[in-house]
Amino acid sequence: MEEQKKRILLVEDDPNFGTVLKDYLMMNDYEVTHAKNGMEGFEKFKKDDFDLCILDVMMPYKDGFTLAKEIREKNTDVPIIFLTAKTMKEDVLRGYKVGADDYLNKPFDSEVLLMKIKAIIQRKATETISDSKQFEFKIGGFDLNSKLRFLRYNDGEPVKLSPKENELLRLLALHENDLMPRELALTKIWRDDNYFTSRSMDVYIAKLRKYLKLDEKVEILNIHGEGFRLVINT
Amino acid sequence: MEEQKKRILLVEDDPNFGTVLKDYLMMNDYEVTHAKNGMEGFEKFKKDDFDLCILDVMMPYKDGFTLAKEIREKNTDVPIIFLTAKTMKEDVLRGYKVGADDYLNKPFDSEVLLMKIKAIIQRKATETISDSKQFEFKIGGFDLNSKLRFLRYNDGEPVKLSPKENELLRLLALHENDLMPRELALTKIWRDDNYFTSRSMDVYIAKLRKYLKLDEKVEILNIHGEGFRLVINT
DNA sequence: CATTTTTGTTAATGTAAGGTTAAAAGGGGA
DNA sequence: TCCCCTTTTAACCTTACATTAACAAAAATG
Repeated sequence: MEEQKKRILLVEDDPNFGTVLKDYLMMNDYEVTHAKNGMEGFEKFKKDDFDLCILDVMMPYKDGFTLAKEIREKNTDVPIIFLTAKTMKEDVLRGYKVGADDYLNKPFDSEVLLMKIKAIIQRKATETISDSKQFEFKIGGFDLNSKLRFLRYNDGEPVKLSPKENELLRLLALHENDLMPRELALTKIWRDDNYFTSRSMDVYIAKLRKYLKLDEKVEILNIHGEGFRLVINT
Repeated sequence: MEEQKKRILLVEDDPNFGTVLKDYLMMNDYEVTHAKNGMEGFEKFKKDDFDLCILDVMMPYKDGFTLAKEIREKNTDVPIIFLTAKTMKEDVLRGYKVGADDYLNKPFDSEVLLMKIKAIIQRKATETISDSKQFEFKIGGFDLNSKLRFLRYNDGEPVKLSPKENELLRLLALHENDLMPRELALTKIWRDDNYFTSRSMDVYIAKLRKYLKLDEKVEILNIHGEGFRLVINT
């Protein structure tokens, strides 16, 4: 079988540098889509599936961080590398907050970039074993459609879920009957782990429990200090 | 419950810098073991479990890369961050070859280091989900699920265990019918060995005995001055 | 056999985590 | 701008846990 080439979205406004980098990556067996600004980058991102995004920070119209935030709203998993001319610490920190996987200061060594790309893509590959495009779940008498964000009980009227409700219930469902660590939800959904995000999560657990009350076989148990467990009693 | 602090192995030969860095990390709620050279670093690594290793590259006797290689032989998973004074690309590449998760050029910004540490440890946390099976024990008529922290007798209602109860029973089960030394439990679970932790452990032994009373074939015996023994009578 | 050390057990205390509801704060359209 | 939906923050209460104290019993010591 032919190995599927990894796809990279490169968003870089400098046409010279962008083209050179694109060619270099293509020479190294990546499939590269080059967008010239943040707007275009987001359009292309929506249209396609990418294995990695490389974003320039300094761009007209829409900077790399803003773009990254939009991308994150669509996709919580795709790895992001920032290219930044500044060495400014604020930038680096801001990048990590948005969920960056790495950053590189321009000018950088292209071999180092390759190495990072390889490392990051490989990492994602090992992480993403089973959570492939799973958006529909059966939870006791409920149907959760995680793509359309609704929850239905016994073919009744679907209830609309907010993004956070949806993500949280989906994570719980992915670990049905098993531990869903607090930390996992906080890093995957809230992208931060502190007192307040933690409390926020508890609020959402309460909301979910309210929805799930319709089926007394379904419950969310707490494992003190560890996380939650979505159990379906038979 | 006290949140389990993440443990960092810091190997850095410069005593000043090393001490400062150690203190800084400890101020940020990490438990830090500081080794002054590669040899010592490896010894300490073998003795304990760490969530992250921070290795200086330039060290006498044994440089960071060599140490990393040895560490990798023992443990393929633990994240490694290199500290390097050189900006040399060769070093960076070599680091990645050994399986580094990141590298930092000295001098570096401490906040950036913190951020990286956080990101890397969290990443590992999400990866490590499904290594089950080593968490389930059969103890006479009981089933202990050490991951979900419950104990069930003959398919009855599961009893929830507290973290310490759970850990202690698990250690006893690992040594079933054999001596489980006091000291082992104290260092592994309480991470400290003094009069009070010792008494605390006795309290937990009493709690476990109460749970295990349901099956009179199962008992926890004391071996005076030595430790305890979980026996299953046939 | 008296005394010290170790262990058994129960109860009290203090702290941290979680449950829940409501109010405040954001944030994107109309 | 205002409104609506979502999310966060705050507040208050309950439960879960670990530690410590206190006293009894058992085992070792000499």
